[in-house]
Amino acid sequence: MRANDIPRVRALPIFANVSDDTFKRVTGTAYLQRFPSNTTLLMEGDVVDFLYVLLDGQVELQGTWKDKETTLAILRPVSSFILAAVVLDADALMSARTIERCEILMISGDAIRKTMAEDPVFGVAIARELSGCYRGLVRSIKNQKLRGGVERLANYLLTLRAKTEGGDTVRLPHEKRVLAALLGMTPENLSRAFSTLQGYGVEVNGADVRLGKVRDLERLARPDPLIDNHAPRAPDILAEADAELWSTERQRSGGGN
Amino acid sequence: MRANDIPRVRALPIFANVSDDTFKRVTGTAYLQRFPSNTTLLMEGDVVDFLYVLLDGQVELQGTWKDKETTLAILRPVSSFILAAVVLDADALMSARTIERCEILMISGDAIRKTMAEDPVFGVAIARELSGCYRGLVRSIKNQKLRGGVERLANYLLTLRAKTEGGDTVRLPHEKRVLAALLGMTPENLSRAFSTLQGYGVEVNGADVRLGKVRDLERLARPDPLIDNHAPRAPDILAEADAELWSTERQRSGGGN
DNA sequence: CGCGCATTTGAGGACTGTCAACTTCCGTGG
DNA sequence: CCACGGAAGTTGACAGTCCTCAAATGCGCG
Repeated sequence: MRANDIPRVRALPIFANVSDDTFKRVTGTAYLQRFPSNTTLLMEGDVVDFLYVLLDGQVELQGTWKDKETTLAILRPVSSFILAAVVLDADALMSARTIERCEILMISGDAIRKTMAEDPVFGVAIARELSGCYRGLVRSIKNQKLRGGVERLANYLLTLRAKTEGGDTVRLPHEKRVLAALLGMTPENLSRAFSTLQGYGVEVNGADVRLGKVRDLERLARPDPLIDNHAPRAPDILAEADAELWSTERQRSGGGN
Repeated sequence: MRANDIPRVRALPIFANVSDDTFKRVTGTAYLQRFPSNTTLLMEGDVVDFLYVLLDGQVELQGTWKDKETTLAILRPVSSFILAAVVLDADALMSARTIERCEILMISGDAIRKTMAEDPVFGVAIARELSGCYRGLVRSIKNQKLRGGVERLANYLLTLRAKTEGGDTVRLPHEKRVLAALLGMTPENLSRAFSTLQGYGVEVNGADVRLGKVRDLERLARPDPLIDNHAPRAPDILAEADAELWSTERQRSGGGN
C-alpha cells in the first residue's frame, strides 16, 4: 500500500479506534491493485479471499438470476465491500465489477477473521460496520418496495443535493443507464421519469440537473429519515397540509405549477 | 428467564462458542415477556433499548412510508431481531409486531454492547450473526427485484418444502394475507398466483398445499443457491437445456474490455 | 342462523418492461 | 477541421404485470 493511502484506509469505519498494532497486523499483507474499467472483480458464487477497499473509481455490485440482472449498490471511495462474506468465509452473493478505472486495496480475509478473534476493539468496529451495511440494505428494500419509480428518482435527486451541498444544481455521478439500474428501472423509464419531474421544476442537461422548486419536489418525494439517510427528523411543515393537494396534483398529472 | 428456556437461548448463534461467564453476563438482566397477538413491540423510529429474542409465536417486521406498508420478514422461534440497531445504539428502521401470542426474551442493549467490547469471542459471534442477516437481506432484494410474483411464490413453496422435509405437501405457516405481504404482493394477486400454479401441479386446500409435479414447479421457479438458501449447489438437471445460456451470460460480464 | 373476516373472482386502470426508430453526443481517423 | 461510427439517451407504440375497486364466496364463531 502506498504511504499516502494509509491515512485514508486508517480512517475507514472498520478501523475506528483500533490500535496501530492491530491496524498493521490486518493490513500488513494487503496489496494495492489497479483495474481497468468494466472488469469483473468477483462473480456471484465465487469464494471470497479478500476484503476489498475501494480507494479510487467506482464499483457496481450486482445480482443476477436467469439472464436478468440488477444493481444492488454503486460504491464510491472510500468504502469496503463484501465484508459479510469475508466474516463468514462464504461465497459471494453478488458480483462486483468496476465501472471506472479503479484502485482497490485487497486485505486478506484470514487476517481479518483472525484479528477479530483477538482484538475486541476490531471486532466491535467490524460489527458496527456490518450493522451499518445491514441498515443500508433495509433502507434500500423499503425504497424499492414502497416507492414508485418517479418517487425513487425524486428522492435520489434530493439525496444527491443534500450530499453535495451544492446549491440547487447537482451532477449525476453515473451514466444514466447505470443510474436506471440502481433505481430499479429501465433506461427508458428513467428517461420518462425525468420528463415527469419537469413538472416539479427539474431541468436536465446531460449530467447536470437543476432542481428549481425544491419545495414541490419534496412534496412529491417525501424524503423520510428512516429510508433516506439525510433529511430532517421532523417531517417538515409539508406534512399534512396537502393530503388533498396530493390527490389533485396526481389527477392533473402534467400541468402542475 | 425460565430455566427450561436457557438451553434454547444458549444455542442461539449470537452465543456460539461464548463462555458461560459471558453468557450469564449478557443475559443476567434479561427478562421474559409475553405479548398478545397483534401487539406492536416496536415502532419505526423508536429508540431501541433491547435485543429481542423470539422464543414462541410469530413476529412480523415491517416498514412503512406514506400510508403504505411492507413486510420485510416474518420471524419464527428461535430468532433474535433488531440486532443492528442495538449494536449501533440507533433507532429502529422497521416496526415489529406480533401476529400470534408471543414469548419474547428482552436482553439489555447496553449489556450487549459492553460485553462485545470485552469478549472477542462474543464480538465475533455478533459479527457472524450480523453477516448472516445481511446476506439474508441481499437474498431478499434479489428475490424481490429479479423475480415476478408467481416466481416468488413458487420458490417460497419449494423452500418451505425443503425446510419441513415433509413429502410433497406443505402447510402454510401464515395467513394468506400475511404471506402476500411477505412476498411483496396484494392478497388478490397471491390468490391469482396460486391459480397460475395449478398448471404446475399445485393444489391448495386452505393452509395445505400439495405440490404434485415438483419437477415442473422447479423448472418454473429455478431455485438458486445464491437466493434461496436451500437448493443444490449444482444447478440440477433442469439447467441442462440452457447450460450455454449460462456461459454466454457469464462471458458477457467478464469479457467486455 | 347470521355476522364478520379472510379469500376469491372479475373488471378496469396505472405502472413498468419490451421493441423499434430516432436523435444526440463523443472519440477516432481522414 | 470535418466526416464517420458507435454508444448513450430519448421517444412512441404496445404488451404484460400488478394494483385498485367492487362484488361474490367460503369459513368460523357467537
